Amino acid sequence: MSGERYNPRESEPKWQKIWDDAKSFVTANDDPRECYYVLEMFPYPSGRIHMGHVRNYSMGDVVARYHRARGKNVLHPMGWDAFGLPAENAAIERKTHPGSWTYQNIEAMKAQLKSMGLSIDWTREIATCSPDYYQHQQSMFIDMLEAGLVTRKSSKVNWDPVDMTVLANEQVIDGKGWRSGAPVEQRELTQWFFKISDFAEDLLEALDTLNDWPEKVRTMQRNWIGKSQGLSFNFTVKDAPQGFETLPVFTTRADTMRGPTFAAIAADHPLSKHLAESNPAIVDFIEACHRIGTAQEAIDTAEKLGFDTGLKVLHPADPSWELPLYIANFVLMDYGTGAIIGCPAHDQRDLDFARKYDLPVLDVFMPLDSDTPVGTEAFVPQKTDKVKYVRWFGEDGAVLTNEEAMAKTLALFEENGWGTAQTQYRLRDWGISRQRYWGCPIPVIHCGVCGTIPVPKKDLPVKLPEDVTFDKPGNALDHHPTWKHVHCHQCGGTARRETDTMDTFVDSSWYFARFTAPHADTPTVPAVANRWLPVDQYIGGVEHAILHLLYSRFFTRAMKATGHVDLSEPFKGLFTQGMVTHETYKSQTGEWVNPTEILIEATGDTRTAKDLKTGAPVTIGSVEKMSKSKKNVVDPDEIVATYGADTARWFMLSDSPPERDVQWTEAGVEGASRFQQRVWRLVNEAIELDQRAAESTATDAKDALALRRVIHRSVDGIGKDIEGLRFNRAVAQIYELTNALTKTLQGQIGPETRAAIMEGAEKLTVLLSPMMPHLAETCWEALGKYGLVADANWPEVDEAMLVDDTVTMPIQVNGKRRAEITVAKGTPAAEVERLVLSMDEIVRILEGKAPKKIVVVPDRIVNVVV
RNA sequence: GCGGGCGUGGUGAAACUGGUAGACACAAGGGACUUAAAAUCCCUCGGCUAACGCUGUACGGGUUCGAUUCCCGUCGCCCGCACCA
Repeated sequence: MSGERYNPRESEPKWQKIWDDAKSFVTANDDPRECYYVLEMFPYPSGRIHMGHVRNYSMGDVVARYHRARGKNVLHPMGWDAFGLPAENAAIERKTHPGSWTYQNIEAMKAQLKSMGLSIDWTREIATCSPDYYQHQQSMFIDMLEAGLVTRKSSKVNWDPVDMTVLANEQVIDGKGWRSGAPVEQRELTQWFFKISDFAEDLLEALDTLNDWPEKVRTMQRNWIGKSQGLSFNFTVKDAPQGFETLPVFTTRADTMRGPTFAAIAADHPLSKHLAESNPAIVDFIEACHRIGTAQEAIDTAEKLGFDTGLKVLHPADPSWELPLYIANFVLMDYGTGAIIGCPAHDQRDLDFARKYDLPVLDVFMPLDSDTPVGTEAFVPQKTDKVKYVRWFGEDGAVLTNEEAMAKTLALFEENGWGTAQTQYRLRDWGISRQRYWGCPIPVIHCGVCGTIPVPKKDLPVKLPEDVTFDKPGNALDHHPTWKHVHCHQCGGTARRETDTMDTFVDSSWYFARFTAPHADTPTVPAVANRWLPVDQYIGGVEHAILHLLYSRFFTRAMKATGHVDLSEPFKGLFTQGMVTHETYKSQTGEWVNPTEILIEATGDTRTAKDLKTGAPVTIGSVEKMSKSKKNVVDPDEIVATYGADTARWFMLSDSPPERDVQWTEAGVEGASRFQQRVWRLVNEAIELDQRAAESTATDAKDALALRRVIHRSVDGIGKDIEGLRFNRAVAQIYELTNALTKTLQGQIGPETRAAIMEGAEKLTVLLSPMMPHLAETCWEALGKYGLVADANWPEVDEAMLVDDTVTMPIQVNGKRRAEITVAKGTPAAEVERLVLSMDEIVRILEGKAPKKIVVVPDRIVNVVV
């Protein structure tokens, strides 16, 4: 038996079928045991899984299988983020329906995931493009609309004039549509919004409670929400056009309120638009501002431009103080009120602007050691640095920090009714309207008499029509001949369906809740959802740090407000795993070459590569994230076919810490595959040994005890490492245990050691099972154990095996290790000191000198200072 | 510019709350077995040195009996955000 190699190609499908037939991973909601919910971010059904998925799902599966072995009722579901643009693009290219393309992809990817041997409850599978799913989303949309959490308003969007659709910010590259390449226009469109900004403060504050989230993600969300505190006041506009007598402004720099020399408004400010109506020069200027676009580089290098409106505004604290009012290209309508007060001395943008238009620059404060006025560089110190105030609403020459001065000025303004303290957030409402077919229809109708009203719940779902064509650019839903024409359910008159669909981020904002009762005829079964949620461990890529995770946090709050769940935070633990990278290769002609087309040769420290077919030399390039364009991708199917799923999983978990990028190497996979065979051999040798008569009857209690100590330390350590998601360390400890067992097998073996080896082989099998589940089942079977290792309990740790009665302490002389001493555990410091000073080595090193001091940390270390 | 993180052998990395730096793995080199290859097993493997030793965790300081770990400064890399008033 031991002569046979382990064959994953035979073994893996066999166990997958056995797990399926035994319903090993089907989770019952009424199971009374402690619940544990582990979830990996569900994939977009692009058609094929990639190594990033393999890594992500391997990690989640280890967590799921571990907690199952720990006796918990584990929920580990999988589904498909199935709406979205690529399906429509595929439909255009292949003349198919987005739905059939999507469902085919789902089937293909599901088969791939199944070949990985994941412990997933497939009875809970959901696809967001199915009416079974999105009807509930529509129903919740209506609840939220009625609860005042949804609003419809006009807003500026990125409009692609060729594809005739709104683009998300991340789909605009260098000011051009990512697909059409056409320059993106800013358009004003009426859109549906979730009022996420109503929750800004709560979303910000609650971040402090998410202790099991990476600090990095919490910081990113904090920045995104962008809370700032400052002063809100009104300018009085002199000789103002009707309706524009006051101009609201927000500033975070109340302390500079005696240093402004101009005021400015955004090009899109209502006042700018009003003025443009009677002034063609302003129209031209506003258009010029729009042309700069949204591209980062353009913004960085754009010159500060302004247009003097000729209007004057009056300083709130001193009506006799007039400031010129400009329209300026660097003022954003989206932030604050779209109007600013310009204090050039202490803001670089304001200074650039002032220098260009020859506006005065008034220093408000100066460094403590200088009286030089501001030149071309604004003086912007840390807000906690002390500076000398020379021009402000306080004592002249006062030395204080910006923070202190701001607080004082704010108080003064409030006292005199010149303005009020205000908190501002950068977070804007979440616009969810998309002019797209392949998304969840927004369940409202527009009636000329009754207005914009929700579809009655009894008429849900508002289904997407099947008979659509994509021969025209734009929204196929809108082009459909009949779909949008309806009768108003209230007045019976003619009405029009909303043809916009929802942003796909809505779909992924609650799927984790749907998994808890995926077949219910309500969006959730609150009692069930409340029992499972929050997700104990959520695992996915850091690229979702803001959008998906922030939207989900909001949506959970909105679901709470509408009675669908009774909690605010959806994910208790979050883990963001690193990317999978690979070396890149380039041919002599500069083309990227796939790793499967080359041969690597290594001698000493130098590695060279050549083309497998032609033998031509190939340049080894940098290590990059796997991407099709650089051809440095490895196909999971090929890996599973060649080495088996267990090898792929094992390699993905070993070596690199999970939050860091991991480099896929052929040598590494070979190593993982060798280890698989080693374990199989080891287990078989242990079985053979067990069946033979003992070679020696001599007592071997000491060896057996040493091995059992290693076994139990491994059980303890590996469990802790898995709980802490330190998979690379868990893997290292499994190697250590394997090495210890191999070593013991090679020595003289008496009856007690033989028993210890059998104990080790069995425990190793269980410890290995979350990571290499198929191999573990095969070993379990060979060991003659009852049932499936998937149902086996995690081994108990014998605490007595963790403590050793002796301890080896290093002995340092002046901080350098010179010797070591083995003493009984808990030997008092004085006793250790006596023993150390009598040691020959120490006496020799001391050369008769008397030690100045001896530090003894019991059971740890000795340091002799001379 | 603002915020966050990181820097340890040829490589990926370990090192618990300040206590033997380099666990574990990969690569490499040497050897055993073999007609040969594969597979497997054994040995070496931070640098310098013939050796005793010395030195070494980006660099320079500091605190400490003792620093990869704590503090200050410098350099380098990565990530996120950004005309946010």
